[in-house]
This record gives sequence, C-alpha cells and structure tokens, in this order.
Amino acid sequence: MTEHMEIQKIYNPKTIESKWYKFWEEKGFFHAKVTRNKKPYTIVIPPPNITGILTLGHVLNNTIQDIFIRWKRMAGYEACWIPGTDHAGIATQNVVEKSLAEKGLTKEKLGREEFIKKMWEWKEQYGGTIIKQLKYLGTSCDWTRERFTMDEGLSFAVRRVFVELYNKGLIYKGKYIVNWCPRCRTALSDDEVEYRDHDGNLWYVKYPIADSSDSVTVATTRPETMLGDTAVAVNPSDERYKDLINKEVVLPLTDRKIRVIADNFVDPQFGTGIVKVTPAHDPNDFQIGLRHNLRQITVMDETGKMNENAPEQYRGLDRYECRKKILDDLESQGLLLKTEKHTNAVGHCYRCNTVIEPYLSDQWFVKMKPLAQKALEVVLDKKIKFYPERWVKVYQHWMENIRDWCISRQLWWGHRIPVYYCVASNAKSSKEGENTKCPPIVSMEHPDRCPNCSGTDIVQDSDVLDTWFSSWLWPFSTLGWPKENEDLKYFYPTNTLVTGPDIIFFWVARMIMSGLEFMDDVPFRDVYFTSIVRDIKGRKMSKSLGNSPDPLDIIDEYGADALRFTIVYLAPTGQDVLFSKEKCEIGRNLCNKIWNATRYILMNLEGFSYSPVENSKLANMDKWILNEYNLLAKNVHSSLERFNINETVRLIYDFFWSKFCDWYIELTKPKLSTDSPEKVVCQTVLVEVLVGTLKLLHPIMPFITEEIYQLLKSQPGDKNLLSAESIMVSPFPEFDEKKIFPEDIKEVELIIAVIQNIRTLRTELNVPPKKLFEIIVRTNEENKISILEKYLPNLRLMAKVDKISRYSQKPLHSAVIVLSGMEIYVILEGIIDIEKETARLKKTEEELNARLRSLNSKLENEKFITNAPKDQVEKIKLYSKETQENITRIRNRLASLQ
RNA sequence: GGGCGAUUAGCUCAGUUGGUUCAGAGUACUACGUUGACAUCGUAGGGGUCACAGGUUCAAGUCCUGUAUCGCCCACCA
Repeated sequence: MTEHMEIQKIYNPKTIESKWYKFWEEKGFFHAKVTRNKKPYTIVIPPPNITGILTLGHVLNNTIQDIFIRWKRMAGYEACWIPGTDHAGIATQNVVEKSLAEKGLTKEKLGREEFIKKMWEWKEQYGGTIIKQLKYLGTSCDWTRERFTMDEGLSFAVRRVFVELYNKGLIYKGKYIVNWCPRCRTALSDDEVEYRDHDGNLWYVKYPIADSSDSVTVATTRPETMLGDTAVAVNPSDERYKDLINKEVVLPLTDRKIRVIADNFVDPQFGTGIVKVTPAHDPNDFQIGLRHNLRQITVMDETGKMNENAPEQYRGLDRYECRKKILDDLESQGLLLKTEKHTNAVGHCYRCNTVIEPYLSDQWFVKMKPLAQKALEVVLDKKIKFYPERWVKVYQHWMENIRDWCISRQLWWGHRIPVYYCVASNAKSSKEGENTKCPPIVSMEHPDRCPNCSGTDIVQDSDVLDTWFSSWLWPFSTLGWPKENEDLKYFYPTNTLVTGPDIIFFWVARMIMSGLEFMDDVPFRDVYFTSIVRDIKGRKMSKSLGNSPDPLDIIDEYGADALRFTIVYLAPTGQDVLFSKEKCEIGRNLCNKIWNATRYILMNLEGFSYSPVENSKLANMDKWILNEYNLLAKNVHSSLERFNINETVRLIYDFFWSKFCDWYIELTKPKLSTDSPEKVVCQTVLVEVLVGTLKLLHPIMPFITEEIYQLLKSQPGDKNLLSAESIMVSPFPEFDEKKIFPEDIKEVELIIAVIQNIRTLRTELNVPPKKLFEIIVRTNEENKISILEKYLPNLRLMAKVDKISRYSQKPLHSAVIVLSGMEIYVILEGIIDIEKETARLKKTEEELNARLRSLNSKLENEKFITNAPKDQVEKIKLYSKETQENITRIRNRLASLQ
C-alpha cells in the first residue's frame, strides 16, 4: 500500500456519490428478473405525484425502502423495487391550469383534447423531476420497470377493473350529496376532505307559521342554503313542538311554504330543537329528505354561485355574498333573531383548501362493504402485518364504518370513465319517454354501435376516475396485470409496503381490497408505517412556512449517506420525527469517522496480503472484537427482521465508533508498529471487521461503503474477502457461532475497565497529560497481574502506565483504584495529597456502601430469596460479595493513610 | 363526542421478556488534550424523583387503574 498519502483527511461525498450510482446502474445491479433458484423480495414504491418535488418525507420513506431492498439483495434474494409516478388528477390539472392562466388561457378555450395534449407535454417535461431527485439519494430501484399510472398498461388495468366491478354490481351511478369543491369544480371522496374548526356563527332565523301569527325559530350556520329548504324538522318526542308537526311554515325570502316534519335525527338539545331541512345541500338533510320524500332543490351551481332556483335577487351571487345579503334581508325584515358565536368543523378541499360545498350531483360509486370485509379479515388474521401494530385498530375502525367510494371526478386529467351513452336514443328519450332510452354501455373499449339500437352516435362519460382508482391496483398493475405473465407470478404478492400512516385509507386499505378481489391474494405481507417528518418545533413541513429544507441542498452540503443515516437515526418507529438540516452532522461525522478509520487501516497494510486466520492464532483482543462484531451481525439481522431500523442504525453506530474505533483500533496500535506475526493477525482482523461492518452498513449508507470497498479491492493481495464486483452484490454478513468467545474476551474487558479507571483518576487528580507513572498491583489472583503485564504496551499508550510492580509494602505517595479483586496503586510522587486522596476514597466508600445496602436489603428479604429466580439470587449474592470486598480494600487503604 | 399516541438529562430521543449492570445515547455544557486515522477528533466530568397519584409484585421507566398536559385520527349535530 503506497498511495495512502493521497487519501484526504476529510471525507468528501460529492464526486463519489454520482460515480458509484452510475456504476451500479451500468452494471445492471438494480435490475431484477425471474430467477428460479432465488426467492423474490418485492417492494412497490408509493408512487409520488408527478407534480411533486423531493421532500424529507420522501427521503425517509425511500431510504427505508432502499435499506430493505439492499439488505435482501445482499442476503441472496431477487430484490425487486418497482418505481413509478402517479398522475395525481386534481393536483396536476391545477398546476397546468395555473400555467395556462398566466398566458391568458383556460382549459375551456383549449378544448378537452388540446388540454390533455398540454397535460402530457407538461408531464414529459416536468413529470420526472422527483424520479431524478430520488437517484441522488441512492435508491436502488429497478428503473427498467418504471411505471406511470396513466401508462397504456395501467390504464388498461383500470378499465378492466371498472368493467369487472360494474358487472359484479359493485359499481353504481347515482344522484347523491357529495363533497364538492367549487374551485376545482369536481366531486371529492370523503377522504379528500380535510376538516378544520372555523369560528363561525349560528344564526337564529324566524320562520312564520302559515295562517298564524306564530313562528318557529331555526338555527343555521349556512343561511344561504335556506333558499333550498323543503321542510322544517323537529324530534317526534319533543313535547314542545308536538302540535307543529305537519303544519306549514313560510320560508322567508321566498314565496314557498314548507311542511314541519318529525325525524329522530333532530337533537332537541341543540339550538332551538328545530332544524331547517335542505336535502340538496346537506348530507343529513338529504337522508331526511329521502325518508320523508321531500323535494330536492339545488340552489347553487357547480361554482358555488346561486342558480336559477334561488329568488331572483340572489341569482348569480357567490355563496358568501349571498349569505351576507340574506342576513341583511332577514335583519331588515326582523326575521333574524340572534347571532351566536359557534365553532364548527368545516370541510376543505385537500388540494386547494377551498371550503367544500355539499352538492347534489350524479356520480359513480364503488360499493365498499363487500370489499372491506375480506380486507379486514386478512389484517386481523395477520396475513398482513402492520408495523407498528397499533395501526390495525385505526384500520379496523375505518373498515367497519366504511362508506361507498365516490370515484367520479369532473376533471379532464385522468382515466376517463369507460361508460358510453347512445346519443340518439337519449335525445329521443327526452321527447318520447324512458322506454326508448338505451342503457349505458360499460365497455373497455369505445363501442362502434349501440348494442340496443345499433345507433352509432355514441359518447363517452365526460368524467374521469379518482386518482386512487388507478393507484389501488399498483402492486399488480405494475407487474403487467391483467395479462398473465411470469413476473406477476414470481414477484406477486409483494413483501413490504413502506408508507406514511396518512394514506392508510386512501391507498393501503384500498390496495388490500383490490389485491384480494382481483389477484385473490394479499398485495403485500408487511406494512411499515413511517414517521411523519416535522420541523424542529414539531410543525409540519410546508412550503408556506418555509420550514422545509430541500433535500438536494442537504445532500449537496452533507452527502446522501449522511442524510440517509441521520434521518433513520432520528426517526423513532412510528412517531413523528423532528428534523433540521444541522442534525445531518451526525451522519456526516460518522462518514468522516469511517473514512479516517479506513485511512488509518490502509496506512498499516503495507505488504499485507489477506488470508483467513485460524481461531488458534487469534489474540484475545482479536477474539473480543470478532465476538462483538458477530453479535452485531446477529442483532442487525434481528432488528431488521423486526422492522426496527432505528435500532439497527444505533447498533452499527455504537459498534463502529465505541467498540471498533475507540477500543480495537487503539488496542492494536502497539502490535501494528512491530514486525511480528501477530501484526499480520491484527491486520487481518482489522480488515475483516472493517469490511464486515461496511457490509452491514451498506443498506443505510451505500455510497461511502462502496467507495471504501472498492478502495480496499484496489489494494494488492488476496481478494477472498472482496471477491464481489461491488459491495451491493456481496453477501450480507451472517452470525458465526465459531467466532463467539465468551471466556477469552474477559481479560480484554478487564483491561478496558482498568484503563477507564486510571483515566478517570488522572482527570480527577489533574495529572499532567504526558506524565507516565508506575502502578503497583495488590491481588490474590496472580493471573490478573500477568494479564496487566501482558497488556503493558496498551496501558502505556492508553493510560500512560510505564511500569507494573507487585505489592510489597504500603505505597505512600499514591492513589488507589479498587477493581475486580485488585488494588491498583498509582504512584504519583509530588502530585498526591493525602488529605485529598482520603476524601476521594471516602466518597468512593460511601457510594459502595449505598450499593451494598441496597443489595443486602434484597438478600435479607426472605420473600426475595424464596420468590426470585435462583440465578437472580446468586447474582445478587455475587455482587454483594464483590462490593463487600471492594469496601474492605478501600477501608484498609484509608487506615494506612492515617 | 369517541379512539390512538406521547410525557425519561437544557434539547432530540433509546430503553425487548419487570431483576447491582438501567437510569442511557446523540447534542449542548465544563475541564484537559493537536499523541502520525479522525478537532467533522480524543479523554474525563456535571446534569434526570423516568409527568402526577394510586395499585399489582420479593422487585416497577418497564405491568394495571386514574389524573394532567401535548399531539394526531375519526365523528351527521343544524
């Protein structure tokens, strides 16, 4: 090894990362194919929106997926990570409409076909941004399998599913109250509505009773909807209003009279106990309306403006202008009795934040109950496992209270609903009645002619499907379904789904339903719910707060490995993670530590050529680190199996930094400066453990581990250890029972304790850092002295001990350490002060006494002796004895100082 | 109104099956140290009644019950 001087002291990720990503891609390491003698391990990416840019949420999510994929790939699985993007109906259409607006254009001016063309152009230009950004993170996706939810294949799957569900009677069309966004001018599913508390008012409005001077008072938060009232309701058991039932009241501001009805829905305690009923503008009123066969009067249009059904003076007004005018009018007519502050939850469009209007319209729905039942069972039966498990309850609650899914959207960007109407017959039908109307044609392809009347004038339903109607098929549509093929058979069901808990209903639940329905099998075995990334103050990351650092900036400043490491190091399992970019110093510093440990090892490999060493040739310090390393390999495996990545990361960090660097490397320094056969053993173990740890770390920090792997490969010598072309395709370390040495490592643990104690003493006594000193050891165990003597070179380097002597007479100018059946006198002539030493020892004695009391109180407790497990009692006895001995030694010393 | 989660060092969090080893890590702080891997470093140190109150147990951050505070989700109260 000659070129070590060229290796920089500071690890610089910049040039390295792009180099290795390119290398991996060119070698085809990311590509997975059907391989009969290997087990598959599959992950489908939660497809990011094409409008998206990389956020820290994506970083966390995709780092975790990459960890699983890289781990399984190294562990011998055919690891397949399928990437792709989602067309994100509303979000994308909004973006493009906005850019059109800047040019003074609207989608209506362009027309549907031209607009869709523009959408695709936009998608080609910007839709791949997030995919490019993911590559900087090091994600090992199989890019040859990249899919888009509006690809031909996936669109085919969507149509197939629609037709199949329709034929099974699980899709229906109907006129219902839906959540309507007046800005996007589309229906939304229940899940796409976000509720937030609004400080609003509750207005009390007087409705005069017809043919009477009396009146009733109703309370409302949305007075503008009163124009669509078709009844007033009271609770049938409400004694106050018994006489009112079936009477008529005059709807103010209109010339209509409406009936008073009785319905159990009405809560007598709330407001006045009298409710206005607006079947066309409120979901509850809609239900009441059905029960009482009420008229549904829609008084708004799809933009939220009052329509022709409203009295003339309100027509064309926006719903909020109308509200104001109505309140003014009521006021001037003396019908507004009072205004009360009232906070209630108001629904907002999850895409544009506009207040949702419940709106009566024709929409397509999926019947969910039949699908939900099986999907709930597989989770309760643990055929699919959730991590953390508590999400099962949330899932269960939703599944048991599921409502039908509104899947039609009044948008242009998306999968157009595969339903066709015969225009001729419909035109006729309006004139000649229902009988001649042809039924809608539900078909995967555009029909040539109407099967009913052979008419050729056929139009497709103008609506598109909810975006989630394509993504719920993702685990099998990406594998080519509905076409039978080998990939689908081999890679489905997928193994692990990694996603945020915020889309458990949108996506996870629906994928489980569709998997069971169309593949007759679960879509995945395990669902790992990630943390939600928040800023350092616990706020959600958002553009408007400006608290969302750009991951690419972080990668630029700290490196992708540092970012990956830090975010999984910080992310607790299933809790929120509070993140700021400065925290990436943890990861950056670890990179630097790894880098410099490697640099040091390389400097000491001159003339070295690797070949395995037999156990019999290993020194105990070698056995100690191999033992620790083996336990690490075991624990890493088990923590990954349990989906506890946080634990995995901490295990490796602690091992590398606190065991390998702080102790093993330091302990081997004396030997490395000699020219003995022992040196070769040390070099071997250093390289073995370094390479092994790099492999364990590779799924988390792919770039630096590859860089070092290749650096080591470029050294002359035997390549047994580094036979793989790349660390990412090298075998993952496994636990090796033959490298566990419970007895031999004890002396190393003793030496570590001695060094730590001497260091503490030095600091306590302010011993000058360079001062060497002698120690005198008093013990009944001769072998302990031999051990100390054997490690004198280490003690010299790490504790500045230059001589070890046996106890013959009371050492005067010294401080004593009592440890493990030994008294170690540190000879400090001119430094030690008898009074101070006495005080120090007394303090130690007190601490030991306290511990002894606590131990003995257990031993004196009969119940403890009888009830506690035997080994536990023995342990406590042993500790008690040791503590007692240490106290005795300290007391003796104190006596001799007098 | 229901449900879930959190509460451990100044801050961010670990703490499996209860058992001197558990009261810990990182960071911040203090002192000392540039010794040829690393100052993006090393050594040592201070700092916590494990939210509170009960209970179970020989033994409780750890299990149970209740309370408080914070956060999230769900819910048709006009």
